[in-house]
Amino acid sequence: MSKGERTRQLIVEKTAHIFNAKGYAGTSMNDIMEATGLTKGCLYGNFENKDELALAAFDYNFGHVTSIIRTKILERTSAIDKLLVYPETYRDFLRVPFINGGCPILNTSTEADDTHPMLKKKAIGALKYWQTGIEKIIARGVESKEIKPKANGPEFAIILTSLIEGAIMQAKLTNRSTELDVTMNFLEKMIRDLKA
Amino acid sequence: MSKGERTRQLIVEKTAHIFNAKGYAGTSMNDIMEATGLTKGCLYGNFENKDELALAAFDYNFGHVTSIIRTKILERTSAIDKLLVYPETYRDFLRVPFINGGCPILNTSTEADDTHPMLKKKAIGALKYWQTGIEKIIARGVESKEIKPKANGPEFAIILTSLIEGAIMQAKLTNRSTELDVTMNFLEKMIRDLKA
DNA sequence: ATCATAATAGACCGATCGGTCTATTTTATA
DNA sequence: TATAAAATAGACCGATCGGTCTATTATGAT
Repeated sequence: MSKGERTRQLIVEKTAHIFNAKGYAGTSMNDIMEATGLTKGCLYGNFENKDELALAAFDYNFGHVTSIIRTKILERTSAIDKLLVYPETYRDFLRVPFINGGCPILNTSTEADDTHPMLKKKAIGALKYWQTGIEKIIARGVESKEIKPKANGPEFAIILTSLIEGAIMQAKLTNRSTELDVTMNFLEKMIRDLKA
Repeated sequence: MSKGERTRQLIVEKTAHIFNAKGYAGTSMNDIMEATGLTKGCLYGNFENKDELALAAFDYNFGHVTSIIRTKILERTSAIDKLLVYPETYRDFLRVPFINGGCPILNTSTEADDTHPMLKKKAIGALKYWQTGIEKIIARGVESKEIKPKANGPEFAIILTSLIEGAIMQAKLTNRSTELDVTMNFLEKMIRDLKA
């Protein structure tokens, strides 16, 4: 990895959480200079503009969450156990904030509605990627007859993500984990009900 | 109502949807001047600063949603019918966007996390007000033996709001109503299952 | 009709924004 | 070690931001 590539990665690593917490408009190039310890000239030597950096930051943030979840899922064999990774992980969202500032999809979706079409596209893609993964787990569970055949994967994925995103929003707003606890308990029961 | 009060109200009415759609930071005093057709001097003659106007706009937006929902709820007698107002109303969120720009609680919660404590407080209060209303309907339904006694009002309120907020987020992001349809169908079944 | 209130038009303020540019120095690699 | 690549420091740009101020005009209520 060349020096340039390394610096580029360092910039993304050190600023991704700022974009996630303060939003695209709320994060200034000054913030980025402070966080990285680099000068403006250097930043613009590695990224064309703030947009390009924001997009890279989103990829980094989403990739971070994804890799954590995927690792846990790969450790498990049964489909239902795999699905249970979600309530188990997000239950501790506030206590162990593995992503500073909340879910990048949620944060991006509200800000980038009209203002930032490229970021919005990224968020749409991330949501679809997430749901497709859940659908695949369910489909394989149905195949192996672990999950009841009438289970509707796409619908289940939508409800699961609705519950998680809604609960995160509430928990971050009220600054307590009650909402996550209640919602994740409910989601856990839903997942166990998928059993054939 | 004095002239000053009228103007103040006009300003709020004409700018509330802008704050909801573009956010607090994203809405400039210039936007407000354009939307109201008033000059800067006049705006600052009626509001101390942008903060005060943003808070008034939030109250207006939340009051708007609340009054629509409340009217529908008051038309119904049974507790379950009252609860069904929510899935029925939010199912059409995109098609008949009764609030431009999405749910004010959702929008405010993600932006005002650290940046704007007063707005955050407003959003917390609004969420609590919403959930308390749901709890009351359920409590009365249990009293009248329409709803099964083991129903947990506070938990149900949290799950209902999670589903709605999560679905709104997705629908606004993907710009289609599939997610709202699926989630509201699910919520409707949940509500009907409350029946004693 | 009078008089206080409200609104106008716009110059002006300091601060910050994203972004550019240059001349100089450091550093990595071949 | 030589050379190309990378980073520095900071002046500078135009634009926009929220907000102030003043002198003037319009308009409301009594």
